[in-house]
This record gives sequence, C-alpha cells and structure tokens, in this order.
Amino acid sequence: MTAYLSEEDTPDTRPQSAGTQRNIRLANEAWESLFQAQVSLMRIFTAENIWQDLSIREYDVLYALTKGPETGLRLCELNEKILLSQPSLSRMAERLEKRGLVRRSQDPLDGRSVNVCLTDKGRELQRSIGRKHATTVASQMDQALDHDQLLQLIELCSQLREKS
Amino acid sequence: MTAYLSEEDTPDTRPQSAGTQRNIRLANEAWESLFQAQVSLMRIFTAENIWQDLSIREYDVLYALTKGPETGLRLCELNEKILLSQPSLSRMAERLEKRGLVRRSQDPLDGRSVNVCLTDKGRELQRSIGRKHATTVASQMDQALDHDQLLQLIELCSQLREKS
DNA sequence: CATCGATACATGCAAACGCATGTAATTAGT
DNA sequence: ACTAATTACATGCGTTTGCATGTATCGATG
Repeated sequence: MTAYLSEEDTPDTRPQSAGTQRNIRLANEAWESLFQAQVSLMRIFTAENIWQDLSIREYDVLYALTKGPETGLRLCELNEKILLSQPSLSRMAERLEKRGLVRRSQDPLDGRSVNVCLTDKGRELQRSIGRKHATTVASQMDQALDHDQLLQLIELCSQLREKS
Repeated sequence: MTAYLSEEDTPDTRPQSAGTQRNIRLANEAWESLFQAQVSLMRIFTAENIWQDLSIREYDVLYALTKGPETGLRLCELNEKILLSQPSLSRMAERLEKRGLVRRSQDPLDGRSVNVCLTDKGRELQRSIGRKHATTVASQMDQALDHDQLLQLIELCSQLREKS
C-alpha cells in the first residue's frame, strides 16, 4: 500500500533495460515490505494497554522531545520528526501545554518561532510509558530477528533516512 | 517515536544480564530506525502531486484490493492490511462505493460479512496513480540502497511481519 | 532601508478518525 | 437445540486532522 506496483503496473517512464525494470519492481517490493512491517508492528503497539490518556501521536511528540536538547525544540524542528501536518502539530502542542506536559515559549532570537520543551510532568509521563513500551518493542523485534539482523536493519533504515 | 527508549529509560523487568539489556536497547533502536525511515519516506510520497482526489489512505485501500483475489476481500480481511480502525474502514468503503471505485456485497456464506471489490473505474484509478507512485518509490529506494540491500531489507521486513 | 519573497505559526472549517456501543449472524458449549 | 460468547460490521458522537488561508517576522535585494 501507498507503494509498490500491482502485478501489471509499469512506471510511465520510457522503455528501459530489463535490469532497470527489475530494479524498479524490487525497490517497490522493498518499500512495500517495509511499510507492511511497520503497519503490523504499529498495530501491536497500539493495542498495548499502556498509553493512559495519551494517543500514540501524542506520545511520539513527547518522545521526540526527549531526544532533542534539554531546552526543547522549535515547532518546525519537531514537525520534521513527526508524521503530522504543521497545523495539527501546532494544535497538539497547545493541548499538551494545557495538560501541563510541555511548555511553549517565544524564541528571543526569532520572533516567528515557538519553542516547545518538556515539563517535568511530561518527561515523567513519557518515561513511565516508554519503559513499558520498550519492553513490548524489544519482545517483538527479538522474536523476529537476531542480533546481527537488528544491526543490518538499523543500517539499512539509517541509509534510507539519510539519503532520501 | 512510538518506540525506542530514551537515554535513561530502562524496561521495568527485573534485572537481567548485560547481554540481554543490550539486546533490549538494540531492538528498540531497530524499531526506531524502521519507524523513522517510514516517516521520512511517507512524507516524500505524500508530497507527490499525483494523488488526484484520493487521500493516501484511500489509495492504500484500492491498492490492497489489487493484491487480493479478483472477487474482492471481506472488510475484516482488508482491515488487517490497513492501519485504520474498523469503523473508519467501514465508512471509507461506503464513501469509495459512492464514488464508484469499489462495490460492496453481502457474502452469501456469512451473513455478517461484507465483501468489497474494485470496480473497473477503481482499478483503473489505482493503476494510473500506482504507475506514477512506483516511479517515485523506486527512485527513493534505489537512491539509498543497492540491489543486495534491497533484498536484505525485504527479507528482514518479511520476517518482522511473519513473526509478530 | 524599503520592498518582496520566504519562513514559522495560528486559525476557520469541513472531512475523517477512533472510541464506545448497537445489531445481526455465526460458532461454541452443554 | 438452546443459550452464551464471539465475530463482522454499522452508527452516534466528540475529537483530531488536513487544507486553505491569515498574520507576523526574518532575510535578501536593489
């Protein structure tokens, strides 16, 4: 889904060598498998009974903030890490602030920018959920892949992220 | 996001050997990298100007149907392939039918079930979009990974899907 | 330094989503 | 075969999403 070509699909480029054609098919198959693995795992993680009153997307935001600098991230930086439109993230930040999980502040150097950083409460909540979540994640990943394969996967996905 | 543990996170299992601890960290890192690669690629694909009046999720549904049998899929089967709640998929099928892209019908063998299958119009639309999309997908994947790495990725992701 | 395009967010609004729940059909248990 | 539990889907409802657009600030250019 969102990818891959059907049995009969052929990209609308002009005719190419058989080798290149095969690569197009293979590349799409790779994306398809990546996407489906993600769907499959995400389903399992969503079904976990650990999210309390956070949606997974809200957890993602809190988590992304733990990976940034202590001082927080600009909304636009945060947006790059999250699969959410800019207006949606903007409003989510507003909601999270109302709940006391993040703090928003104007950047003194750039009047357009809004800085978002975790409150103690937000960091605490992320940690509490993150600990449980990490256990499930590890369980699923270790069940399917061995140590070397995990390393391989990290390498491949890192390349995909960097070179896209 | 949705995964991985922060620098300080430690799963709340009882103490384990250093080796297992490292595996938990590694497994989470692998999920994180998989997830981020997907976010990154999905952003690029969403930005493509080829979706006409379909949302990506709607395209996913049409695409999933092309991979099933000619006679279509039950809603619950379709739901397994799509990251969407059952009620949302139910209503999306209704909308797609109104637009003449799919056909819904009662399964004579199981009165509870609703069968969904592509109309010619739906199949045609998927193909038209799919061709263009496949080109972008291939371009992105080939840019980051070579032939053998694509094969590796397929193998790893297939295992993840199967053994989860 | 005035102007213009680009960038960073916010907001109005209709569409879509998920949760809780309802209904009907099937399967399992006794 | 009757009842209970399960499965498959639909629907009410409040929330969230994305798109289009608005506003303010920054940066580049002449």
